[in-house]
Amino acid sequence: MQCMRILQLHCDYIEFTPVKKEIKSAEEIDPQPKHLDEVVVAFVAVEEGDNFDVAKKAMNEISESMKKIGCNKLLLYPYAHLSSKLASPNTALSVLKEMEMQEKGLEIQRAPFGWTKSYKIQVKGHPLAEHSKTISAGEEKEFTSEALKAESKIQSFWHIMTPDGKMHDIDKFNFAKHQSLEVLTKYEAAKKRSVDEPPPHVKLMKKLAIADYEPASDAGNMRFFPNGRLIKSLIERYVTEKVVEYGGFEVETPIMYDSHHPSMESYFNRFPARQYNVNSEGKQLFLRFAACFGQFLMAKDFQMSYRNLPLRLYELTRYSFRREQSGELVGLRRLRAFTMPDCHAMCKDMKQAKEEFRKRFDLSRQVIKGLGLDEADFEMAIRFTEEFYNENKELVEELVSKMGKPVLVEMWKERFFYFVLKWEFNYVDNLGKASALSTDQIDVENGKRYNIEFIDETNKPQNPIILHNSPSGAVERVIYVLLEKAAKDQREGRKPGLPLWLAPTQVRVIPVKPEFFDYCEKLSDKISQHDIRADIDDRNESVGKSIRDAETDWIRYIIVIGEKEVNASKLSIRDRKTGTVKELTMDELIREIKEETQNMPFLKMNMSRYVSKRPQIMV
RNA sequence: GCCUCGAUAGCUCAGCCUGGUAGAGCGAACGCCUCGUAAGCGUUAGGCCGCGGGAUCGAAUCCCGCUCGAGGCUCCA
Repeated sequence: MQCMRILQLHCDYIEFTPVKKEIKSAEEIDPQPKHLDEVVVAFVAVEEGDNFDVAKKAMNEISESMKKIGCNKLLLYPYAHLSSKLASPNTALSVLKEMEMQEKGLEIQRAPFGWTKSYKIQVKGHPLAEHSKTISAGEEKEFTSEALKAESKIQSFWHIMTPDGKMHDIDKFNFAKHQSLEVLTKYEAAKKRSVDEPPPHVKLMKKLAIADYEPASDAGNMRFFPNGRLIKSLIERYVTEKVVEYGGFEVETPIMYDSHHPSMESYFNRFPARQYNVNSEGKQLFLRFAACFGQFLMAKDFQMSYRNLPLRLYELTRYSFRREQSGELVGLRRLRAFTMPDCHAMCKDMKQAKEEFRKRFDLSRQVIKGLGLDEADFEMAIRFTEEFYNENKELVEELVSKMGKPVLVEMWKERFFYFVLKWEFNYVDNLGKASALSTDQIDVENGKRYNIEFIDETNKPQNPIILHNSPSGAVERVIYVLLEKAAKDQREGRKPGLPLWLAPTQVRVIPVKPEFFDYCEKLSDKISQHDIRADIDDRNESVGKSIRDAETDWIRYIIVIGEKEVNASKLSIRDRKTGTVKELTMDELIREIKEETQNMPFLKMNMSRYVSKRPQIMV
């Protein structure tokens, strides 16, 4: 159906200058620059079939929403680019004039029609500032942006579900034994999020030379030092291995897309103004905010039969970009450029989708565990439409029961998003901030929207149901969680550390005197041959100083080499985990490390083995 | 976008209120020490005190504007 498209922006100001006539029927006007302050700008595209009725309806809606935001100055700005099915210029102009004529107690101005205009605009930041509408002659239809979710009519009902499948009222549930679930519940349901200190992982990420802000880039684009790159690579490798084991096929898709490609249009209706834009050779490109469209556009070009399903496509996006508002960015928790493992499964029907959904739930739990987190470290939330729940109670209850502890439930009266069921694992950090790690969704909308088709048993084309899963969540966020967890250990008097398989240095060898350098080098060589990251503190420092430095770097095993060790088979090994010095042979040590890191990926040391050769990155 | 805070040596910061020679610790370079499980000692180098303006005999310090950054709020497909 054709309908008028309006993008409505509440602005501090707009300034525009008619540059030249775009079409013959352009209005005859004096091309003077114009400046308006405190104004609502409505970019309007008139489509085929729009009439005066639509004009009236549109003005009703606009004045309605302007009342809400308390602004009565309106600029109607003809804007053809919102539509690919434009009305003829004559019709469009008369519809626009009709809109201008509507008496709504507003101060209405109109930018000239048919001119190329240059303009400068400053849009306000409040939630109601951006708004897009489509208005048709028939029934009223309004796409509300995600930013307006709270304002929209969708209603959420919050509950707690216990592992036995029972639903509890959140006000009556006893949170005594489930404190972080309580935090998550308040965070989500009541939107209570007041904090007045920076999260502790920010200091740690610098101190451990993992990552830092890059002032020459945009906010939320971090730089990762060798240690951070190593940790990221290991996590990426681990997650990828697990997804491939599960049956995912790894692909790679472009990081930028044409904003005017038809497939992107509907996305922009729903989620405006949160992406980075890049202009190149007259094209308006945007940087991807997820791997979804890349994989959907790819799957659309596959010839698929129901026999091929489920088909699992996987990509580790480095990067996905989301231009979050500057004030929302926090250390490694929330970034504008982040690495996201993203796995979609195309399923032939709901039965298969549910089966697949279970597998991925298990996969995600396994991945999270491998990353060093257990059930006590995160809280699950599950969200669904009422209809889906009534038809699939057994699936929801099964997942909650597997989780083995109470879970936050959000239920919607109607489907608003593209999915009918979604769960996520949320980490609740030291300041009571919740952020999502793993997640999976059952998407019943995008198969059709992207025209992805498979041929079913009866030789008919069908759109698949698509699952969206990130088994770990953003890789940077995983690091944030590990550091926050370490900070918690530190605060509660335990020694902080990283999982051994992620430690940039696993074993440090320290000579008592320089004359033992050679011996240390040979020892570290031998240990390294077993895929263990071992280095040598070859600086001419006191033993005390070297040990202190190794401790503050969270190095798990410290071997001090002196007279005694050179002449004996046992090594004296300081184990950070126990805080004691123990005597082990090299083989025993190697065995212990291999056991603790088994089945986890390995990468060689990403820095000089010689501490004296390393630049000082952070103090 | 709004609010708060910040910007001084490579890093972390003091000095600012009450204007008058630019400070410390860490790190770096050099030297001494040759060391047994969390900091050995000394010397040296290193500064457009974010940018622009104002009042003042005189500004890192007071006033105004700007830029950049961080955190919080809103938000997070």
